[in-house]
Amino acid sequence: MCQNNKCNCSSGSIGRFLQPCLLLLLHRSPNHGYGLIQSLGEFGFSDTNIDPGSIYRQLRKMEEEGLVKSQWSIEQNGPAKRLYHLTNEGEELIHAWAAAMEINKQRIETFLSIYKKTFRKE
Amino acid sequence: MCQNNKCNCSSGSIGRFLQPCLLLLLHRSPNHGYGLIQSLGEFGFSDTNIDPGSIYRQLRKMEEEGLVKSQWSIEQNGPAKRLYHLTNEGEELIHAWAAAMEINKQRIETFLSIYKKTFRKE
DNA sequence: TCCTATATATGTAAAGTGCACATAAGTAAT
DNA sequence: ATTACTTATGTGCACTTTACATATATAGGA
Repeated sequence: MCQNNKCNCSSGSIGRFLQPCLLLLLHRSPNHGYGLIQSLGEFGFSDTNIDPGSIYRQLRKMEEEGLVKSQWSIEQNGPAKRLYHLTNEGEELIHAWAAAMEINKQRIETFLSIYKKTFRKE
Repeated sequence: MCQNNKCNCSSGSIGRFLQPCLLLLLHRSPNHGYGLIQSLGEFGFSDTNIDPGSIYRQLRKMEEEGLVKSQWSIEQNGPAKRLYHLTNEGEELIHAWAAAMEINKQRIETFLSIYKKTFRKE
């Protein structure tokens, strides 16, 4: 959220970037929720703007949809981990996300272009 | 929505661009809902991906928040129009939105950079 | 024993989204 | 005049999203 309470620009939280980022991370290597939370730092998100509950729920939802599959891992130390890996369907969706990202990038650039034209101070 | 029913990338509808685009249009000149819908084409949105209900609701919500103010206009031909104009608070919010857009643009570029690194076919 | 880190998950209220539907006034043609 | 279209503004509703708090459990170190 912005400082301004009337702005729903959501520049703080990970929001809609969550699914595509998780898919991309899981394409690189299977991982579990807690590990993914830390890896999200690569995309510019700190653990302060990531709600663990959202990550675990998102992973479960993606499993329901057949984008990922999971299995319990009790091999290593610490509590049991639910290890996720990407399915073929999940990998295909990454490309759809990339295309959507390009479209959104273009829209943002259009907005910023009009904004700068409007408020430029020569 | 994507062709893919599992993708919530929302590259079709105007979604979160609605508020900032309306504010920017109203900064240029006072306008009413129906006129704003048509002007949104400037930002790359066609009337096919704009739900009129969402526009009118968004305008009312922004008025509640003090970002815009409205008055009925019965001067011209056709049905009465609710003419909106921007408040100072609304204008300030445009700048907050622009800043948020820059952040989101950066995030998209980060995602696309990692995506291309992952899937590059030399 | 108590605290911290690791790890996963649920509960819930509030807000947002998309789609369909309702209403109404003017305009233009038959 | 009545039919149909354009202009113009809204409501209803089911569904999803979001944020924030809370619950649970294992292991390691002080």
